[in-house]
Amino acid sequence: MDGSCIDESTATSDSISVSISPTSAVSHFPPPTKSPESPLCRVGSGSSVILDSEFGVEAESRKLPSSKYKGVVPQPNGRWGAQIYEKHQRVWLGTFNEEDEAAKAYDIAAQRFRGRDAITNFKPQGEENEDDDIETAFLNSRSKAEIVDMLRKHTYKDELEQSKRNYLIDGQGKQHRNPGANNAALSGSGRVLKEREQLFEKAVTPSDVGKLNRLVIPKQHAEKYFPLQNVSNSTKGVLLNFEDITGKVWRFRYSYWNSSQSYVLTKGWSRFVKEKNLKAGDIVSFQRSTGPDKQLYIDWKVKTGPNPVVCSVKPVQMVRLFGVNIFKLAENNSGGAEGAGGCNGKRSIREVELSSLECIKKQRIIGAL
DNA sequence: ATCTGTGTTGAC
DNA sequence: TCAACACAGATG
Repeated sequence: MDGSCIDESTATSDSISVSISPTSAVSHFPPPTKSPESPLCRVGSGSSVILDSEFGVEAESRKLPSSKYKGVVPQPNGRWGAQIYEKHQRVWLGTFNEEDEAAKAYDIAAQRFRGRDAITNFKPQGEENEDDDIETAFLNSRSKAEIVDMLRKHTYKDELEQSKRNYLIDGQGKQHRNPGANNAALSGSGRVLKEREQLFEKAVTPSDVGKLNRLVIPKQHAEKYFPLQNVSNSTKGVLLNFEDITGKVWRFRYSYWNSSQSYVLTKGWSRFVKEKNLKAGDIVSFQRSTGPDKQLYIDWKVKTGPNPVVCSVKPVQMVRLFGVNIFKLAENNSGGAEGAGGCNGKRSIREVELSSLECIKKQRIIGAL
């Protein structure tokens, strides 16, 4: 809602690493691998066979086993790496304990990078069920970088499940459209959001976004919407999950502080402040699903009012691709300009996809979008 | 000290 | 495009 931000959970730019070979590969001479077994090396992919029985045992212990799966490579410690190539570059998908986990990670990446017809290790080609459709929609609603990030953090499954819960579509294909009402919404990335009710809003105070790392929930709202059942919960607090418009889930500790007689969100809050770059006066708003699951939602918007902080806003270009809005700052900034300025108005515009692998370390792509 | 994932190469 | 291999650099 509101001019706010589209998907900034992507902003964890560092996470995607694309290996790029420096234009000239001069600097490193591969150390002389020339050693007794060198003639045995590179027997071709998939081969861990030792040709020379003389050194068989010795060589075998040294040689890493090839994977039977596409996109899966062995790691020296017995774990498995997953990788996919795009534009002559390797995109690392993380390391996994099990070979087939790595293979699944590859499959997911392949579907995101190459479409649903991509060749995969496990996914059957051809027939589609509704679940696959949902997954495809999920994949395409996230940037490649986000997907890679999930794979590397092993959170893909969770995020997919989370996302599935948010779809309105039921088995019959009826959608719970809500004519004339505004409590069903379309997120910035085109995801359908569940019907929800507005609970309350609060303009955050300086201390809410300061070093106290807490947000005070006005008592009336706290007691009405987030009742703490018993004394134990009050003092120790409970964990509440809030989903933001990007689909990201924020977990906050919620408790009652006797000292100040306040209801507060504590643990997790400062992270939200930081990531959304909240400033005093900005509005946070809380909603709740009207469905049985009572999912909580959090949203935020920049300070409104007669005296809006005007700040120089970089012009942006936006493209919509696969239902995802892709922003590009106008000029030559490949990072760095980001958190700068403390400028409210445009905090919404982040280098969403700039941080993605298409662009990392690769300024030239920026122009290409 | 251990592990990840990048640099790099050559096969396909 | 892909996997093999070595190992730099990150991480603990």
